[in-house]
Amino acid sequence: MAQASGVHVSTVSRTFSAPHLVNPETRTRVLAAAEDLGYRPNRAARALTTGRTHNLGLIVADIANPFFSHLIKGAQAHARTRDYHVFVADTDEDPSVEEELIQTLAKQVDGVLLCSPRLSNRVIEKLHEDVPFVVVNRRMKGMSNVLMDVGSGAREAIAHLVSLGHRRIALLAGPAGSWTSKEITEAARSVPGIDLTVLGPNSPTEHGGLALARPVASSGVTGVLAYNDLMAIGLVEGLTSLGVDVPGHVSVVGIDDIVAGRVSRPKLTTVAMPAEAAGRTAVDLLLQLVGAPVTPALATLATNLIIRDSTGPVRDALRGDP
Amino acid sequence: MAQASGVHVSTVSRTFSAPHLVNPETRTRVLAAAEDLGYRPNRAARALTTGRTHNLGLIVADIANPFFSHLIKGAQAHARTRDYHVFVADTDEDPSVEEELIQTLAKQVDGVLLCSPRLSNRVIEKLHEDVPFVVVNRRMKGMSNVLMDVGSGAREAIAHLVSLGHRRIALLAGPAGSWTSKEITEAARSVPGIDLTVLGPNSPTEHGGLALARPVASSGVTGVLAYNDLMAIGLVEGLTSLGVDVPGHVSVVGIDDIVAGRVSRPKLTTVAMPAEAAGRTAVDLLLQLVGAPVTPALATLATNLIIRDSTGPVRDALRGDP
DNA sequence: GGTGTCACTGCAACCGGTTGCACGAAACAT
DNA sequence: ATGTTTCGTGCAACCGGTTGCAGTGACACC
Repeated sequence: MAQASGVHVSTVSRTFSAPHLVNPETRTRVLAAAEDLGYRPNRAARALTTGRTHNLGLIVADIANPFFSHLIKGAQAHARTRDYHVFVADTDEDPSVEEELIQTLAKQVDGVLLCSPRLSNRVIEKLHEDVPFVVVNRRMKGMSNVLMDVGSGAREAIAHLVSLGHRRIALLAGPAGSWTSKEITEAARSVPGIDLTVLGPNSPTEHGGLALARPVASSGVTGVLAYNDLMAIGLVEGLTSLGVDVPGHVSVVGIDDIVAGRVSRPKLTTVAMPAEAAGRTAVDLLLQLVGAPVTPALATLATNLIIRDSTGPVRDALRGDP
Repeated sequence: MAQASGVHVSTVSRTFSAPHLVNPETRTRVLAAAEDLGYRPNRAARALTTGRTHNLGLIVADIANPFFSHLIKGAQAHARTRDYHVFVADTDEDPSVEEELIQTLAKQVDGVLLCSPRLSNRVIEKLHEDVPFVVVNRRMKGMSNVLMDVGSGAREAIAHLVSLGHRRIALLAGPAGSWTSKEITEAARSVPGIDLTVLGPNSPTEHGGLALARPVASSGVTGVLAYNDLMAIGLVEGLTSLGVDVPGHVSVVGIDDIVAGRVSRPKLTTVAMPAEAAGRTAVDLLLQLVGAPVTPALATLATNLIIRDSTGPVRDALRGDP
């Protein structure tokens, strides 16, 4: 490449990384040769001296969860506009895989987006020494966070159930180690005047929800708030097949607002989470951390309740039923 | 690191990349020091000399499409067992973004999994000179391919419609440039004795399907095969809101078997595609290509029809309706 | 004409490993 | 005792860029 354009390698290097330092004529010549040979600076080699790989790591519990795929999409699209690539990795909800992945990624990326981690705070803090982090969906002191205001969302959802006359309410918790799950639980507990049953922890999948149909049906609750839409959908499926009508006998609210919730019947009432925006915001915070270690920032994104058909007024026959 | 264990860097290097060449005692000492310092060989630096980055690129049109997210999950999990990482990139259905991404990835990865490309064969062939490929969902001579037997799937789906009495059938094509879409179209055209209307190309999303509700309703067809489940679901939504009953007036079949199809009402009849298996197979073929340029392989995965509630017998009143 | 400035480019060290080669010591053969 | 392997390790070049420093030539100014 250098010889193809008749200049020293360092001039080629500068043509790409500091164009203003090279004579316009030379630059044109180098660029022409590059175009000709299909040459592109090798990012890995560049990373060796600059210490910047121009790659970001993104770790999620489950790529197939639509919430995460939208987050990824947002992060990826945004990163691309900043000339960054995103390494996506899926932990399969396994904390030890999560730890392993962070360690492996640490040296290959400039920063990591850790989404809905299942690891303990202690481990995350230790790993944080190796690489800049932005943690999504978990409050961590001393690091940049992107949070959804899921507490308000949960309270809003429960207020909605209460306004429909529901008093006996079940909360379907998410996986152990999930900050969001804890947050939702606390929010639900803080609502006065209801009789709350917390079920879980559970696998945050359709299957996890399905498995809860029987316990929910036999618990006598009339309203349910699920950790996420996938679980809510599974629960509705299970309840229906048990002959329990939704929302006739039981009202169900999910969280996330995934497509499946809009097309399932009854259409799912849910707390919408701004997944794409979260992805974009997280990339912003991370890049600003990568540039120069500034004070960690905290971004909180609003959620909002979308009322559809899976919630309805409590039936008189059931009101006060033990 | 080298001085921490009192040996030369080359010995450290060999401890990790060719352990049998170093004295067991020395090895133990080096490993202990590594453990102590949290040292891990830098993959980027290693890639510089070995030419192996131990990274794979994976390019899809839309991460948020559940079909792709399962494929990614399969690929990723499988790659990890081979000590490979996967770089996932989303083209947003844009061919020029796709080309750009392949070029950028080319030097950073050992091979690329190109899924459901929208680029022309010619461009793909050109890009193939730069980096090993496995193309998923497109037959490309001279490269390794992973295909789904979507032609059989489409024929099976149409046979199912025919067996229910449908003769006037619409095919909702996918995006321009999609091999799968072309394959389905050809398969449908090859079925004798039906009156086929092909609509498209269309955006392969829920929205794309929704937009086709009116044309479908006014076309007088009684059976529909959609390019994918997302479109089928959108179509059902649109038809329902137009007062057209599914499967009463129109039967609808999707392709992919995504979760949303199982929970939407009516439950979607669909051609299941083995997405995770495709991801795993593609990684296998790619790694075998990376090792030594062998003859390209072709893997064809079976599809199968899953009959649910969105298809039913043609109604007498409509039979032969113009 | 001498000298200082400036823009541009080459030189060479370096990033963190890998690897062919050489060398010394121990083990083995004669 | 001497010659030959074998084993383990160090040396140094190299991968493909980046970057501080120095050198060159053109030009302006005195």
